[in-house]
Amino acid sequence: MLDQRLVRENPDLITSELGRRGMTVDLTGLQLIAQQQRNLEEQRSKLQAEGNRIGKEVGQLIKNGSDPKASEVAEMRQQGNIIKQKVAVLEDEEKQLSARLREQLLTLPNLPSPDCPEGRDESDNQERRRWGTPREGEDLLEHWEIGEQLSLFETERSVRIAQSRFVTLTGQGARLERALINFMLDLHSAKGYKEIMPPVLVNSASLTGSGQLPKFAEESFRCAEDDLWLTPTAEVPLTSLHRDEIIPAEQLPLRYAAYSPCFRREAGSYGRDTRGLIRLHQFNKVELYWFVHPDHSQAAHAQITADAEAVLQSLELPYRVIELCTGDLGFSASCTYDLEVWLPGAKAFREISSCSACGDFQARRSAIRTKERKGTRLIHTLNGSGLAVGRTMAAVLETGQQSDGSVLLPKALVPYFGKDRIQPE
RNA sequence: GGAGAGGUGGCCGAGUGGUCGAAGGCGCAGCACUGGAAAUGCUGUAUAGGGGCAACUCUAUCGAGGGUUCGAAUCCCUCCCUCUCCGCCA
Repeated sequence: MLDQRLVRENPDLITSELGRRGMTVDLTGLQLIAQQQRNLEEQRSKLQAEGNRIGKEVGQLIKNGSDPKASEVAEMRQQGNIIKQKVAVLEDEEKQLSARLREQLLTLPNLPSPDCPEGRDESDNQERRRWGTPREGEDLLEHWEIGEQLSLFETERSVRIAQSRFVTLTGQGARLERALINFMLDLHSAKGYKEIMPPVLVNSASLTGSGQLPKFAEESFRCAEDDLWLTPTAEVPLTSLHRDEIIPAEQLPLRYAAYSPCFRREAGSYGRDTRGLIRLHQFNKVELYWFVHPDHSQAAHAQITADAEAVLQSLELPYRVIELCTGDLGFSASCTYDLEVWLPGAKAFREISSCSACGDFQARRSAIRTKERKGTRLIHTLNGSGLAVGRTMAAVLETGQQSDGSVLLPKALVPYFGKDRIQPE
């Protein structure tokens, strides 16, 4: 959420910054609401101060023995009542304005960071670097073909269990998924990340706090009876882990690594990536998350990205780093690096991690602050996938495929999987 | 699902309708004492919004929302949440 003060005092800045995202917003109405709200608040508190004064005086008079029914006292009571009525009217108006203001503010995305490259859509994203040598070859299979040959997962039968876009991992496939999760968590834990296993049902406040609500309700599965949602990413419960808290500066940064299944409705993606593990309603992910002092968030962004990259490097999976342009940024992000892994079978780079700096955007929505000499200050949050597990499996399968039909696993994974390759059973 | 108890500051815990943003304690910070520390003493220590360069000041907040009153942490109503026991259950 953006700062109300900014809306009030410098809406042009917001308009031009959101313009960099390709949005056209007119904030004059919102600014007016914000200013009116502030005016009302001022009037109201002055009246309340007067009312408080009268209340105290009446108390004094009665305490000193005045007759409560004396005309002097009755007069003041009368005044108190008038003030109360006026306050009630102002308060009502003020509440309505505040509600409208907040409602609208919640729908505005974060401002892009100053050095975020300008651009309209993903074609303007900028490649920052590459790692590894992509494996190439004409007869390389795509991961679902390998999965089918080695009986690693069930697509058709999963429709029977749930519906399309769900997968059932079986045998060595299930084992590989588990190996990947454990490997990732161990790697991050060794770097000082605290391991978290969060609830995967989250309430509306949590989704609002990280930015999924109110705008993206159709993206998440909802349990209507209970005001709970299936979490679309562990970013949601992790943000709310410290919602409404003041974190002592010396405890920052807090760094978490959370494994969780993630659930997405994928509304509007009919026909895209219908085969295999790339786009599912349910997938596993290990998420990295930082709560950081605002002065250190830039360095943190480089670090969280490096920590996500470390997983790919350890798994010997070639990838490139893409910096998203202003037009392709997610709702809560001010700056994002996507990691795209090379899929030799698909002969393409596919997004496998998204590492975003969110500034104070989520912190303001979630009221997460740190203590300063005087008062408090919103902290900054960062998140990054470390990594999306299903897509990692796809990359491992395609990268390690051998001509005999087996898949050679990266060395780092061997202790977790128990064997150095997947063979037909 | 059934029965009961309870929601007050970072935590514990008091609070008779009137100077209560809230005693006391713990914790934390600063100072004093000390060779250094412990112990002790003193002082300070909520959040949000508004005004002021600042010192400071105004308003709101004792789970939430209503109500009674000149005045509510305290009285009334509604809702929410947490805990305990029983039942069911991995």
